[in-house]
Amino acid sequence: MSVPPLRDLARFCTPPMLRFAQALDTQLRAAMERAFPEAAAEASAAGRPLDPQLAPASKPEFGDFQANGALALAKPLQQAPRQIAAALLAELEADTAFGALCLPPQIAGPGFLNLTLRPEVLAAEVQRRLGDPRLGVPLAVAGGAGAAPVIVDFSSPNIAKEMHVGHLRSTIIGDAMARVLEFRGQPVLRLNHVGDWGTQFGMLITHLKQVAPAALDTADAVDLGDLVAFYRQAKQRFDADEDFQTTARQEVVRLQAGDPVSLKAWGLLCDQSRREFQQLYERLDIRLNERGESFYNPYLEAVVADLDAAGLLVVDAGAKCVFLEGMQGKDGKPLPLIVQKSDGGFNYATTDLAAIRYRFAAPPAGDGARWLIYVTDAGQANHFAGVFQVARRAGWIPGGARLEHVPFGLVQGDDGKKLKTRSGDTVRLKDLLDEAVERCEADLRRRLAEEERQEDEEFVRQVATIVGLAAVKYADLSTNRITNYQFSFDRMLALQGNTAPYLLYAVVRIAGIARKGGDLGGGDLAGAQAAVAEPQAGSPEALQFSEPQEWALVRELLKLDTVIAEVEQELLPNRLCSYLFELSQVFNRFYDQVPVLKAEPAARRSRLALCRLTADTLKLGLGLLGIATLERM
RNA sequence: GGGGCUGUAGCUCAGCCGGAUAGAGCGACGGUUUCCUAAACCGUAGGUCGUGGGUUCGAGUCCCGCCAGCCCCGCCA
Repeated sequence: MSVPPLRDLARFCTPPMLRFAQALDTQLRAAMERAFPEAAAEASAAGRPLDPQLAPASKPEFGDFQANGALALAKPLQQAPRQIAAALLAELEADTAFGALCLPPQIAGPGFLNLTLRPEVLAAEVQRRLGDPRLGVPLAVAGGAGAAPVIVDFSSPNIAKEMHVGHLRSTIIGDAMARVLEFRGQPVLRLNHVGDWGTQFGMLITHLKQVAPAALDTADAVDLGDLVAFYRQAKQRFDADEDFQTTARQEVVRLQAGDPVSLKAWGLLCDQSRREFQQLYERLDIRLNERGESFYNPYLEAVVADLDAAGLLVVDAGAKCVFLEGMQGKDGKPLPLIVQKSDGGFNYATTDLAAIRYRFAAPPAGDGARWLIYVTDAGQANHFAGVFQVARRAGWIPGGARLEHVPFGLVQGDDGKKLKTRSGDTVRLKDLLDEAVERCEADLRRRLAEEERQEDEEFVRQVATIVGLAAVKYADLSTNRITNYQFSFDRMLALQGNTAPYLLYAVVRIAGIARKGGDLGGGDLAGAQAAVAEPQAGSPEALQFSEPQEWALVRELLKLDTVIAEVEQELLPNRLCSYLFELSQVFNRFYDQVPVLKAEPAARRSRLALCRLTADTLKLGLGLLGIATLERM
């Protein structure tokens, strides 16, 4: 039961498990004030009220929560920590509300106060969640229709290039974050900031004019593969040939100025790429609004003018720049952020600034966002730090708004270097997904043969597709995004360990119980809504648990709300993955050691309820990661 | 030269306002199947948390120095 910092409690709208934490925190604070009135008054006067330091228990045997506050009080109070804990305990035992929530606390170790929620409280909470399609996860306070949107800027491939593994991380992480925010009821604007406007177009158009002019005024004259080849050639010429460089730069300026011939060529190139990207997004089940760099073209001049008006603009070596505070480049000189090149062209810094300005600006001249999330690789950290600083100094970030870069590490191969194909090329995303699905299919066919199972082709194809894509997504999401991540088909497709197949198998096992006659009471989120009124604790209809594996599963299930709150707060999808993995492990232990279908009626009903809540929780959690589940595999 | 990120078991990784004996998975070794899919479960071995200081009742976690790896640093994005 992860408890976020207490100062953040309010923003979570007191979800069930956090509701317990908040109640306990209040009760503990009151107990501290009663036990040590002088110290409490003193601390309050100093602006630092006594803190019981309520935290999730570090181990199951310590209960559900622990209060560490007694240790910190030892010095100021000149008392032994255990003695302080005992005084607190005496006050808590006099509190009937506390007694209704918790069993008698234990003093342990140097002075920890261990708190265990009453079994009937936990069982009642399970019952409530069975009747709640949101499984106890509340809607955000600040969300709802009409609220200022959260913008998640992710994926962002470049036109005339193919999507590769680098885009995979941004796409998958961004989508997962957007799904979590949406589930919390936040209005989310998913923006695909495609690279459709830079120097690359100058290069490409200039090159195509010379070698394949048809591509510039006829739709589908070349396919994306050709385009990629042309792009590569153009890049080579750009790097090697100064004349070409100059012509290309002039071409960019023409395009950005709205020259019709350049614009038409540009439009054709974009359409070509767009269709290709869309296929991948559909395959990955990702919804995205394209709003490329070109969208901000009309605002670029205003950005520069605004910066000038704010007194931030400096012309240096012909380029218009803003010098960054607290950052220096080589030779110890101040580091400039160039917003207009000496040839008059704008660059990505200008576009990014225009985007920030537009996204925070009030509608209809902007998005009126209150929170901007950029999901890009960690290599751009400096760039965003600079751009954010300039946006702040220009006054474009409203008070209370959040603006953050959500960086992620490189995708590496087995050698620890940036992932490449054997021939040294960048790995195309399409090929990578194909291989994952193919490997899954081969694996499944081998298994079917071994077990002498008969399944039709449709089944094999569907399972391989879902498991393969799930494995790729899950592998990416399950490591802390900031670290580089080592891509390995063998590891991500492994059937055991922290992998998608392991989690999917847990769902399949529960579906198996349902097939073999277990009435899960609807078994899905929609069915949960039809659940009957909550029975009173102690009544014959109430859920009853006796086995340790049942209680372990109950406690794990009830963590969902705090985990989601944490993922939203920290923007770390891997926390959700860890949780779902642990839940699967706890469930598998339960499944292994506790009979469900063969249990006595009362126990059977309670265990089936746990199975249903487990399946619903796994499906919900995996759904937030963009991963579909199966009934059989 | 400046900045950023990373360094935890043989390998891949977790580690949530600083809290009790540092956790998983893989791999290794050993065990479990009249029973809901054994794609599972149980057990054993394996760590001076890069390193040296500091703060603290308490440091993998916070601060400073150092070492190693990766990334970024004026007209590419």
